Amino acid sequence: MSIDSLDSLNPIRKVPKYYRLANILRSKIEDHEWEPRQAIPAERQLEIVYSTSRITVRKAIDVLVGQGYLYREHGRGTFVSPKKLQKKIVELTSFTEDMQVRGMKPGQIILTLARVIPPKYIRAKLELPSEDSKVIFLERIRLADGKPIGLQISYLNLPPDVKITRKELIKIGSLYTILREKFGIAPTEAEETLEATLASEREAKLLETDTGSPLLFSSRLLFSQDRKPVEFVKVLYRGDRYKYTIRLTR
Amino acid sequence: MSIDSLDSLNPIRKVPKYYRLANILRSKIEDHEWEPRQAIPAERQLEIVYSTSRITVRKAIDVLVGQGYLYREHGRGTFVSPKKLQKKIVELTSFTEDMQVRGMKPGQIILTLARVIPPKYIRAKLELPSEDSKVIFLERIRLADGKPIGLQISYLNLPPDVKITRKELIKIGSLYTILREKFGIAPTEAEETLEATLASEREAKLLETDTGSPLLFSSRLLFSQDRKPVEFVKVLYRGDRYKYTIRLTR
DNA sequence: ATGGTAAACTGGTTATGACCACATGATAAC
DNA sequence: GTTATCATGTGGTCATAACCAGTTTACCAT
Repeated sequence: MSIDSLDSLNPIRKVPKYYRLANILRSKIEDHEWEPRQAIPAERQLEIVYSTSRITVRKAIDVLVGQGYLYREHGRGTFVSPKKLQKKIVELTSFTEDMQVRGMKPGQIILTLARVIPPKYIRAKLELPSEDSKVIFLERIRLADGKPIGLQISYLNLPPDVKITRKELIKIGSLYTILREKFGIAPTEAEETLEATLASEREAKLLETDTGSPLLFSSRLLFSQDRKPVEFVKVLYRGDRYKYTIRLTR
Repeated sequence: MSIDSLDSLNPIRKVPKYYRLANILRSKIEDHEWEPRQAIPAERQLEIVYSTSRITVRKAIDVLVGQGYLYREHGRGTFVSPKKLQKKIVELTSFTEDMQVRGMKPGQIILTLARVIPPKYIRAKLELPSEDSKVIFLERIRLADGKPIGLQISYLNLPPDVKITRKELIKIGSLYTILREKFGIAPTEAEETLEATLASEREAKLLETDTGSPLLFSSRLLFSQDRKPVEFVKVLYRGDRYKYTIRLTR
């Protein structure tokens, strides 16, 4: 079975072959055609089966190794990962995407949306040129299935001529979508810090919990395609409702 | 300047060429020969300069992109990342390595070291065969520069014939080193969950802080080369002394 | 001057082919 | 039987070569 034959109905050819092959192989894993800890066919076999070159086979496998579906052992073969390790990726996601992955319905209550002169440390993080540079300040309560899960405070450095309105924020929901569609800014990289803290009186009230309850505090500096800082966002997550899971490799 | 000429003094040839080239390019960045946001020479240029093939150049660049030193823009070039994004990697590290990276001296106080029948949920996570399977239980206070920073509780599934003694644990310090050198087990992958919680009376006492102070709670399931679960470890970090930083991409 | 277009960059993909490094099992030597 | 060796199969590295796909620039027609 060649790769093209599977996709031949689709006249669009922009998707690279190694990527299509990765999808085929992934479905073999997800359909339990290949079981965990089992070896998949050797690279030189796959090369023949899908009538492609080894370089393409290897790139396809690279993709799946990166996603945790497969692992290689030099001299032995390539194997299917145990279920636990499949798909658990650290990826840069928006709150909206994050909630969808967790199977919850994202929501928001907008508290503040304004252009302000930010505190000094924000100015440094966003690499703003002058002391009176303004940024968009956005404070929201984030909801999961309608219930408060986090308090999100965001500082955005965007072209001054373009405005973001409450209305479109409510309609579209995801800030990242607005960044992409309205500004052509695609977040590609971020630095995130996680710590534990306690809820202040105000935070507790907004999150409908008790003062002094544990919060997972995330600070994220977001970069655009050209690695310019675009957003600095802090989120205080309710400790009882939010966990952070990542897959680590070495 | 070819790659070999730089390393010609070293007769050992086990290090791949793309890896050596990556080191050369990295040093150009770290020595400020190439500045952030600046384009590095085109791939076809590097190919000539280092008298190698494009595939090697690309693999070397891949390494540095993965480590955050470089980023590519299709059709435009390859650029040096801003300092902030360089080297900030999510990597599977032991507590000992983690502290060294943070510039602090790691230490420990061993509270318990014993073979025990673990709770049911641990048995499930470690995929133990029977209800009376025993594991190594290890409870330690972890120190940074001599001061308590975390309380670490570890369950290890290891061959029953080999023993770990208090003495070697104190001498070597790092459990991962013992795993590698004594058992031939190299941790390669892990799933880690982070949450926020509050210190109980006992935890506060051991960590020399107050009851009800915030703790960053990490749970990690560690896998060996062949993706078998080896260790389940929980760490309660003092919220005021420990932060967790990761680099996210998409 | 303006706008459009093509040439000349850049990185991205794919093919072919060779050889290296590691693991394993079969086989030969003891 | 035990041990050493080798053949074979696996993934890992590297070279050469061609073409695809975005971006920028220079030039030409208007």
